[in-house]
Amino acid sequence: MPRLTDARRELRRAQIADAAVRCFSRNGLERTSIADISAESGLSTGSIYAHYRNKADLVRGAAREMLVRRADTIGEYAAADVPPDPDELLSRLTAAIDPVHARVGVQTWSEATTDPAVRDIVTDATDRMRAMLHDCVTAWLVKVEHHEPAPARELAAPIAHRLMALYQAELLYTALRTPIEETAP
Amino acid sequence: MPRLTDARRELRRAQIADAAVRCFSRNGLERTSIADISAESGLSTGSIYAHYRNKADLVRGAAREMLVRRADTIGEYAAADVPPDPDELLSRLTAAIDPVHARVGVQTWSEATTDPAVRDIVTDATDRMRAMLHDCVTAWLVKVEHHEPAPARELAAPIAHRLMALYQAELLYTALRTPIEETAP
DNA sequence: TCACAAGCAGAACCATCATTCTTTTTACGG
DNA sequence: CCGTAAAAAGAATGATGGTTCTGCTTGTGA
Repeated sequence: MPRLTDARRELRRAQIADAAVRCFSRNGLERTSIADISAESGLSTGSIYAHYRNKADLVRGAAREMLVRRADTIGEYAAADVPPDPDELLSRLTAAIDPVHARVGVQTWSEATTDPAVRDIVTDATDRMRAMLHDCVTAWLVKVEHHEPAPARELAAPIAHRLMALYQAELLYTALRTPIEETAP
Repeated sequence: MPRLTDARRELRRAQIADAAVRCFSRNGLERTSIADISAESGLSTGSIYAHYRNKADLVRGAAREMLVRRADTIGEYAAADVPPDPDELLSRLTAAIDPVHARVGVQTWSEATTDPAVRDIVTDATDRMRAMLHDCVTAWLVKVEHHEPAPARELAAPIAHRLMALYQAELLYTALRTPIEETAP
């Protein structure tokens, strides 16, 4: 039964999702049509439906893809050999913010206020990221500040919470203050 | 030239904007039709266009209205007789967050990533609010902590910045974690 | 109280998509 | 290499929803 190999299929999905993110960043979730995404991705409208059930599904897919990628970037910066102190950690995180992703990230928050599926994706990603920060801060407290592991975890929780909040605010700042880059016509 | 007196006219605009905010909170900016707003406000679609040029204009109006109201609430809580310390200030601000406004607020951020007019409304409101926090923290430093006014303002700036960030994150948290209230059918 | 321009209601219009259908092309397993 | 079934293209469809138009109604200033 000849169909696309799994790897190729996943590649196509990513190709579509990436194009979608670029379009979203430019025009917002609801103002980009399937036709826009098809043009940006170089595929036809019909074939998009071979990879995503419908537009809502595509939005969810793009959101998930973007959040996973962001988590990866953060993982790299956060899990350095020597755990950075919270201020340093935050500035690394903010330095890694990509304006395109910031804009779509904020749009995703908005979508999450009404679409339960997107809300779950966003809250899951947020919780996971906060957990990563928690680990990172705990490691810093233990290895650099020489706390005992058990109380360190307790101490780290509110710090991680605050880091997350400041990161989100920075994301918003970038989304609102960065000019939208044009695409070649 | 008989037309509505200014006060009455302003009342109608507010009536429409309020209905719009309720609809937005339930279904999002783009998924509420003019028909929805007309039903919620008790007016007809036609008469909405007598008060707002088009939907984008209505969205801007609703956003502005909401932000002004939020600023007023914050003003009340923030400008107490005895300036509260930053922690206390933050917890008063978060206590004053209304879930409906939180959701529409986040939706407005999203719209701001795409619509320059909304972006200006949002950034202006944000800057104004940050300035209020700055004043409040400065007053606390001077009156309670007995700093000199000049260095106090300097010291207050980053604190106000952080308060603003934490407040925005709390708004997001409320928008995502609060269940959407139904309306009677 | 009156006259009339504005407000208002609701139907009608029309453009814009999401989605589906049909046909052609392509990639995979044998 | 080949046959086949999936994938891709692009036109067709249908619904949705913003905006406008046409009369009726109402509030306002004289």
